[in-house]
Amino acid sequence: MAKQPLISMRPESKGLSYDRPAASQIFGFIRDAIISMELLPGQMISETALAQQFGVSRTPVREALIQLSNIGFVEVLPQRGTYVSKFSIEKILEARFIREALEVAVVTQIATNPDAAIRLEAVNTCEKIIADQKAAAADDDALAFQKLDDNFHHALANFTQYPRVASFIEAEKAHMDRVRNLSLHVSGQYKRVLSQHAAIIKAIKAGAADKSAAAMSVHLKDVYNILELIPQEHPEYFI
Amino acid sequence: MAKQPLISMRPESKGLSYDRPAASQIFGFIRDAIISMELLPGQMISETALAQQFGVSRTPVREALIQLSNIGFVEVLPQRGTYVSKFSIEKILEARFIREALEVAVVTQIATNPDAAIRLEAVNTCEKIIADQKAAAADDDALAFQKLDDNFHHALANFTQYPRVASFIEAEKAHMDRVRNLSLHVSGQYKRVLSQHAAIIKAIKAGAADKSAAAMSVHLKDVYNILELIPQEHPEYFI
DNA sequence: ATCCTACCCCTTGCATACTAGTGGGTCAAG
DNA sequence: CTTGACCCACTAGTATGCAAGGGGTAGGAT
Repeated sequence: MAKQPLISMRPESKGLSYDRPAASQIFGFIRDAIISMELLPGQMISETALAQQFGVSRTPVREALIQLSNIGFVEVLPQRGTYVSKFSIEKILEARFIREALEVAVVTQIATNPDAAIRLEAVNTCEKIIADQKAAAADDDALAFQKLDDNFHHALANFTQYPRVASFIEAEKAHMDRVRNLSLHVSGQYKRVLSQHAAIIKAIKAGAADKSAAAMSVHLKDVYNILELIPQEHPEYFI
Repeated sequence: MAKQPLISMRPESKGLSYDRPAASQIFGFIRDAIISMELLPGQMISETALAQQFGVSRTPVREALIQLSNIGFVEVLPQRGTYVSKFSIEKILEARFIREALEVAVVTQIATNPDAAIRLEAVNTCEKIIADQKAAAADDDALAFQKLDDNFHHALANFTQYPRVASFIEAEKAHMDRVRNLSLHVSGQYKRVLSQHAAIIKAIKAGAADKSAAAMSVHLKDVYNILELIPQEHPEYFI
């Protein structure tokens, strides 16, 4: 029996580019496959199989898997196998906690930035993203909506001038998005997310640091809704 | 001419233990050497040289270096070399920002924890550490003092029940400690650090979340003092 | 039928070998 | 003396082979 490929090879990603390290490209491929639930929690992914699929040796694959285990996307069990990490309530709450801590600090810094021009630029950038999100919601385009949600939080973080903050937030967000992608009852939540985003920006515009922090905090607690449903619906993906 | 070993081999660390992966042990050795400034910013550390020193092949060394580059301790320049990261004001401020965001969230959670028993346990644990720190300060034992400072912040983070939060804080703290270790005018700061720690715990004991957060914030802004001196004293270690 | 044991396959960890690209040093020409 | 081109030594990136350990399975003993 021919084994199923672990990761679907889309036309545009048939091969690896030659002008970048293979390991980092493979890292990206696998990470995206995990976030999009193409690779399922608990699934075994062997170095050898992936290597054959990407047409490279085990070495770069292995290095990619090490990095993925660092960010908690896979778990390497020596002499036994490498597995896509399962969910757990604790881990999701932890990701939420870290993300809230960072994002609250981000909006606080922006709202209290003495340079009004920067505040204005941040507000304008984010308001434009919110407008685009409204359009995506009108089209019921969940994928575009989520992409724009990424942009919104990423844009905010970038206005702190601390690049690692943005990447940390992105990493924690990815853990939560992975759960979210399990079910697509997001469509009913467009409106709530939009108003939450708007509230954050409104507070920043007013220079009200406390209000912006509180609004961000509320926004990020939204994931609690999902946690009451998903584990029951998909117990096989939870520890 | 015989090359100098990159990392001094103390008796207790002559070799690697056989019952743990070599890569992770090597990671720890190099990380500690970087934090303690045994490996200096800007210094080149070749995979081959380290491999010979540890008596292993390049592979585990390389895997350790990849992880070190993930946490920003080294920079890998393809086909050119691997270098210990230099300092920069921006990176230090960034580490401080991340750490403040996380630690403020930590003390806020502890101070608002509805379970009074846990609050009490946290307070007792930290007060004991503060007492030990007073003793270390009386002995002018800077190393013990710093170790206890580690314990203090680590203990607080552990009371959130989020293990990754503790390790993130530890990682960001390490960046700042690395700078601090450049100069040992810490001795004059015992008193200030002690009173800051005490203020944090006092606020937690009173259940005053805002006060504890503010006290932590003040404590972590202390690094600003150093930033005015160190870059001038050691420009070779800064970008 | 059940339990125990030995074996074999598959896994990751590590070692070794090879490739390709960078930078410096040397030597020759102007 | 200056400048340029070439070569060499050394770097990280990747491929491949070997070692060691875990787990399932088949087969024999009870």
